[in-house]
Amino acid sequence: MRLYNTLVRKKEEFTPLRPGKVYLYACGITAYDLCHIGHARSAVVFDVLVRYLRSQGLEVTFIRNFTDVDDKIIRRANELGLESSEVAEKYIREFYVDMDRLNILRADIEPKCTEHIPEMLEVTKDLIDKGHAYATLDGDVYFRVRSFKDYGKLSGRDIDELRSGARIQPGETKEDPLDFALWKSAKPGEPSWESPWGPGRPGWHLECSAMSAKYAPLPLDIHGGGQDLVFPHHENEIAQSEAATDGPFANFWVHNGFVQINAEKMSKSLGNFFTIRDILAKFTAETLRYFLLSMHYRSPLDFSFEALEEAEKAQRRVYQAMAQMKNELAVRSKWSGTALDEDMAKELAEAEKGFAAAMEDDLNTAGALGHLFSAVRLAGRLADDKALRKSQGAKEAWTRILDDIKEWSAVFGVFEREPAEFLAELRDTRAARKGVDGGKVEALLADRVAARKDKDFARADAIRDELAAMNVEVKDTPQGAEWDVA
RNA sequence: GGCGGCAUGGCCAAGUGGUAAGGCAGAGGCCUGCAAAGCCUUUAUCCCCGGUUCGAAUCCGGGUGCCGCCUCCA
Repeated sequence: MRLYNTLVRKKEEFTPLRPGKVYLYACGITAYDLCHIGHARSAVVFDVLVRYLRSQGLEVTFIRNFTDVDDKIIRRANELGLESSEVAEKYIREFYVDMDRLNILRADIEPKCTEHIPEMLEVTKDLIDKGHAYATLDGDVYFRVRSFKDYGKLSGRDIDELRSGARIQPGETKEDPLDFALWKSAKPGEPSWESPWGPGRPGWHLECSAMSAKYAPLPLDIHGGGQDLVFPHHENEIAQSEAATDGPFANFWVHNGFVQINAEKMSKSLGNFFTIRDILAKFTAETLRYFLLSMHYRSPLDFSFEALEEAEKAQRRVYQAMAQMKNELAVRSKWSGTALDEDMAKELAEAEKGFAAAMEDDLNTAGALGHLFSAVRLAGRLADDKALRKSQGAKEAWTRILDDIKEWSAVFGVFEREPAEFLAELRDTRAARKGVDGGKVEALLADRVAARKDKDFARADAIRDELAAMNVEVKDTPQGAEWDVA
C-alpha cells in the first residue's frame, strides 16, 4: 500500500522491512484523565491500519505504550490526594473501558513506562558514553541536541531557528536551551527511582525509545501518533534512538490529524472539550467510530453533534440495506433463472475494486466508504424491482455484497453487528436522545394497527400525525408496523 | 517571527493531469389506502490572478482567507 510518510512529506510505497512482518509502534496515552475524541480518533486510525495490514496477510506486531509517570499525572495525584501510580492505574482502566466500547483491538504489547526504568537508564548511559548526553550537578540528564546532526529532520525545523524560541527555565542548568531532559532529578513528594545520577524519573521522550527497542527490532516499520507529537516528542525520540544505535529509528512516520471544534483546536481552556463518554452518552460507540472513519485520517476533523447525527443516518442506511438483503435471502427459497445484468455486475465489481484501491492509497477510508454505498445502492435497486428481486442474479449479488461488507467491516470495525440488533440499539439511542417515550409509541402504534385493520384510515393517519409530532416515523411493512425516530 | 497544512455544490466530504465519488438536506417521479423506507432523475467551470501542458480541482508562481506546530497535548 501507499502510506504518507511524515519524514519525507509524501506518500511512499510501504514495504515491510522484514518480509511478511510489520512492527508498528504508536504512542499511547498519558494516563491522567479520561480520553477525549482526539484520543478516540488516533486509536481508531491505528486500529484500522493494523487491521488493514493484517487483512493483507501481514503479521503485525503492534506496540502501544502507556505513560504512567509524568508531570500531569503527579499534578493530578496531588489534586486527588492519591499516589501517582493510583491515578495512572485508574485512567488506564478507564482507557480500556472506552476503547473496548469503540471496538479497538488490544495492542500486542502494551508496555508501561514505570516498568521499563532499567531499559531507560541503559539508553541514558549509552548516550552519555557517546557524548550525546550529560548529567548536571543537580542530577538531571540532558540530551545534547547539537550533537545530533539530523535534529529537525522529521518536523522540518532548523536548529538555529528553534533556538530563539527555547528558554532555559529557572533552576535548569542545561548547556543549551534546546537540550531536553532524559532524566529528571526527584523533587520532594514525587515518585522516583534510583539511578547513577541520583533518584529521579525518566523524561517523557525516553520511554518510547527504550521500549520500542526492547520489543521490536529497529528500525521500526511504522511509528505513529497524533500530529502534535511530531515536535518535539517524535523529533526527540529520533534523536535519542538514532544517536544511541547509530541507525535509523523508524522507516515510516504516520500521524493522524486533529479533531477540532468549529474549526478550532479542542482544548480545555476554550471549553470546547468532549470526552469519549460525553459522546457515548448520546450516540452509539459504533456511530462515533463510523464518524471518525468518514474522513481521511490526515485531515483535520471538525466535530459537532450535527455531523455525528449525519453519520448516524448514513450508518443506519447501510444497516437497513443489510437487514433488507438478509431478509430477502431468508424469505425466498425459489429464484428465477435470470442472471445479474451485465452492467450491474460490472458496477459491483467496480465498487469492490474501488474499495480496495482506496484503502491501498494511504488508508483512504472516506473514499472506500463511497464504494460501500455504491454496493448498498445496487442492493436497493435489485430489491426495488419486482422481477429482479426474485432472480438468481439478485440472490448472488446480495450474497456477494453481504460477504463484501463482512470483509470490509472487519477492517473498519463497524457494520459487524447483526443488523436488526444494531438498528434496535440505534433507535433506542435516538429515542433517548430526543426524549421519545418508547412505551407510549408502542401503545399508539397498536391503536393504529387496529384502526388500519378496520380500514379506519382517518384515525390511523391521525395517530400517525400524533406520532410524527413526537418525532416518530411509522413504517408499514409486510411484516407489520415499525417505528423509528425521525 | 519560523515551519507546516487546508480552501471542492445548501451542509459534510473523496479525488493518483484527461474531463468532478459518496453521505446529509432539497425538488420531481415510481412504489404505497396515504405515508415512511427504498429506487430513479435532478443541483459544481473545484477561493482569486497568472503560468506550464494538447489537456489542471490536481503541477508551478503570486495573492486572499482559515487552521495547526514552534510550551504539556492524540
